[in-house]
Amino acid sequence: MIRNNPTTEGRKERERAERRARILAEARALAEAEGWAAVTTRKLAQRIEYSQPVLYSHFANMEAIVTAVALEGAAELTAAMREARTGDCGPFGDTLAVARAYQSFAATSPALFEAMFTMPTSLEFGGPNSPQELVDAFVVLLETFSPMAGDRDPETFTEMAWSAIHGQVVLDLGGRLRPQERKRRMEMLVRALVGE
Amino acid sequence: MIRNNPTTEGRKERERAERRARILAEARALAEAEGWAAVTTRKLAQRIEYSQPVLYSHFANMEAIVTAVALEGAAELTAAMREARTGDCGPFGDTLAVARAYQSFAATSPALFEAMFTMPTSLEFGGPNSPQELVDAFVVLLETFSPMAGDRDPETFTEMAWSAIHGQVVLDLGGRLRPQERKRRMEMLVRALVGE
DNA sequence: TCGAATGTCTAGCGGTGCTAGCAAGTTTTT
DNA sequence: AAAAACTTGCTAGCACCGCTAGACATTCGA
Repeated sequence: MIRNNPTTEGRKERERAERRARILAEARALAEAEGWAAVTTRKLAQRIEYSQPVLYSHFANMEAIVTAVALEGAAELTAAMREARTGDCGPFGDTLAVARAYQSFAATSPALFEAMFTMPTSLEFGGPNSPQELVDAFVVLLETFSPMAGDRDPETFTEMAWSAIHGQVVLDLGGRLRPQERKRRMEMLVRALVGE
Repeated sequence: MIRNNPTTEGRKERERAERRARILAEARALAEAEGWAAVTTRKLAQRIEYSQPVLYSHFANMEAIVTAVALEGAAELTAAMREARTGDCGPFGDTLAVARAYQSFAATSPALFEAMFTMPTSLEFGGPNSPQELVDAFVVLLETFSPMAGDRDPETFTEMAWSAIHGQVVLDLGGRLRPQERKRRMEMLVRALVGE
């Protein structure tokens, strides 16, 4: 028989899910505290109080763990942007608010941001089997930026605006831009995007 | 005595410099062919036909090798942008030309681009002991973008424009943007930067 | 000619991601 | 209730990584 005991089945499944979540939580905490290079299978196993091979019963490999963390990050970024875009600040105000939310997300959770955009992952963007978290994130961007597109194609405009904001956040986070100009620089960008 | 034989000294020094250059060339070729993860000290040693410890007589560690390759990349990117900006296309034409040069540099030498912007290196941007290659690169950007700044601060505008272009190139390279819109998207950005 | 300095190599340390194979526990079948 | 089958987690170990100590040969200066 393939079927397990139905009374204990639910608990087992739940415990497995909890353990999976703990793996991700520890990976994320460790990455945020000491950088992704410090996130090793041995340390992770020690933190969840299981042996190394247990990790591989939840994830195919280390990259899959980073990918899962990145998806959590995408969901949180989406939520942060949704909250920032109140809707009653006008298109310009909304755009700036979302840009700032993006900026402060990267500043508060750099490891999460890194997992999403610079670590090697198996994330598929834009394709038909793109995960829901990524689709949702782009939808928020699309809803926010489209009103500013004017006669430009909304989707292309959104990609353009998003990547411009992203570039500024990324270079700033990497110490490539003057930190003291951070605020003015982002305002200047948003102004340019909406056409004065 | 500290001084070596002056007749052989020149040759030795030259041979050392050549070997150093070979290390960088092989690192770069390997990274471009199989990605930076495939660039290991063992493979590198094998390629230059010396043992591993020889690498450490030229570079403090692996990161220093990546850093050196990144500096080569910066010099080449600077040259490419200089060549693109002919100067007789007007400010808008120059800006677009430089943006396209940046774009095609990343597309043709992704590993070089990665070394410069996403690999962990000991590069110092903007500081007083920032290497000449990086200063030169920013100078070209400054010269190109300043004419479009109008009444905006030239330096802040340059950082803003550069990072916007950079962001688009980075997300495109990572498969986060629709490839078929690449050209239109970059034109749309440059138009927005110069204000219509 | 002989000691010193230099250059290079072999071997190895402690770490990495990942997996084979075993042992214990649990569930299903007889 | 006993046996068989399956599940679960562990120990141990593989091949690789960056990096270095110490031995060896060669070259150099006196």
